[in-house]
Amino acid sequence: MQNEQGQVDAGQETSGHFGPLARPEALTDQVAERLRSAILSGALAPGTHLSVPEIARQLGVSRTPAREGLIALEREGLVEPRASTGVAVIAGGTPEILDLLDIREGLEIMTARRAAERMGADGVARLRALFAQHEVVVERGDLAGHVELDAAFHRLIRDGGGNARLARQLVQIDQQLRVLNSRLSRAQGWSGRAVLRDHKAIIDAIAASDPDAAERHMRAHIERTRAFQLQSAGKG
Amino acid sequence: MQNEQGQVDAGQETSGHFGPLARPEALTDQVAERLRSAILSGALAPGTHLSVPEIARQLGVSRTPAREGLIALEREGLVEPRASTGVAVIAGGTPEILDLLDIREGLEIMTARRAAERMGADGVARLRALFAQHEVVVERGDLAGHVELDAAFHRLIRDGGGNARLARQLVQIDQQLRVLNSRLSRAQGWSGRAVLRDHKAIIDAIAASDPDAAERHMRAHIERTRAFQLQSAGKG
DNA sequence: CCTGTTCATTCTGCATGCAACGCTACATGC
DNA sequence: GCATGTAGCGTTGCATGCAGAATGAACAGG
Repeated sequence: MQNEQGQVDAGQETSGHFGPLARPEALTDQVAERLRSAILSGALAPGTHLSVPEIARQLGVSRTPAREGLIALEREGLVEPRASTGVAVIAGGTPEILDLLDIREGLEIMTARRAAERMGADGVARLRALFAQHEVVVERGDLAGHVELDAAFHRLIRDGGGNARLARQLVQIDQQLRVLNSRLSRAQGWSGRAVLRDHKAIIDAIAASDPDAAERHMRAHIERTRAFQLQSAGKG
Repeated sequence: MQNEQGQVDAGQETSGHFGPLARPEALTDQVAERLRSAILSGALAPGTHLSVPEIARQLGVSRTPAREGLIALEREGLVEPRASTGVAVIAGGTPEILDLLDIREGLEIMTARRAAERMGADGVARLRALFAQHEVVVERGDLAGHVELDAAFHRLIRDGGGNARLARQLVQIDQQLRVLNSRLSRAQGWSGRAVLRDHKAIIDAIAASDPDAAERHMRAHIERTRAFQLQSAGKG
């Protein structure tokens, strides 16, 4: 007996054990996934210090998977080493966010190009369906729904570009942005309509198989995010 | 007496003064660095299978740092998990290379933009000095020197953009490309002059603080790389 | 001769022991 | 009162033991 108590599923995991058939999925990955969720949901605020033994205790695993889970998150950029000891959830201000937005801009522009070149009629149809939903949500003033559908939009484009590596990198950057932006998420003065206009232009460019236009509109879309960020920082 | 033989410090160990800041450098990092060098130098060819115990034996460390070193390289994209067991040095053909070139294009375009916006006169001077050297080397037909100076050129631009994160991502992508392209490195039909023309245009755009032009020329430069790749693949 | 089974080797992943180090708090000396 | 020493706790990083799984080879049966 190596594991006294299966406390790993102490949280929302409704199944008492891992499925009998399903691969138990490496503990390291479970730990990483747990922490990732906690960080992205805000349960672990930016700057929170994380220690290996502590995580091991709380999740009921030994220190090895706890340690390696943290290493994984560090490679993903969600935690960063802290001076002299341990790691902490990434924290940063406008400069860090702007750096990340640069990366996002470069990558997302490429996904838009490739999507315009490679996405078929079915992909465009999915985009339009999503857009229709999105319009309704924005009209309702539903901020949470808006954020979710916005993410879904970008995901469709990422996947439509057919470059899995690129998509993965972009996901990582987006996650980091979400963490650093957590305070901003209650976005004052958000304009869902402006976002919708951008999305519409991007969809049309993709439908027309026009990579240059897709890139142009995607860039404008992200620049608007940047401007919003700068403006919010200036106010705060 | 945990480590019988310190075979790992066959390199240069600054074992004299590991003060409060200079750690003796973790074994995990040493392992990762060793393997990284071996992969980039071609000593470990693409597709080579790597097992944790084997690496531990060869480097004279225990399995833990060997394992974690491999995990680090996996996160860097230099090795990839192999079906059912272990990891292997990344290997791939034209599709994988094109995917990476997409990422590189997106990122490098942003570095060119930012360099054009932020690089000072001294930075431009360094670029021009490097360019002069590069011209000589190309004139001599020195392929190795050309490759090195080409890398140096892109590095200057990366660093001139002032976005460390972006630079780091780009380095990773470049490393992966170098590995996958290793066969191609004896580039038949390489045209150093075409590269120089591109570089010159990029430098001029940066000197003129013209981000759009810098981006345009950088993109053209990378597209040429892509075309070269496709052509080589077509021939092989 | 080919196919299917079993066994041995080797691997991965997790748990755990251990030494060295940093930080904190408290006690001691000037 | 202030600086210095020091003991304790928590932490990191490495080594190592062990169980389960996968691979490959020897071998029996059709």
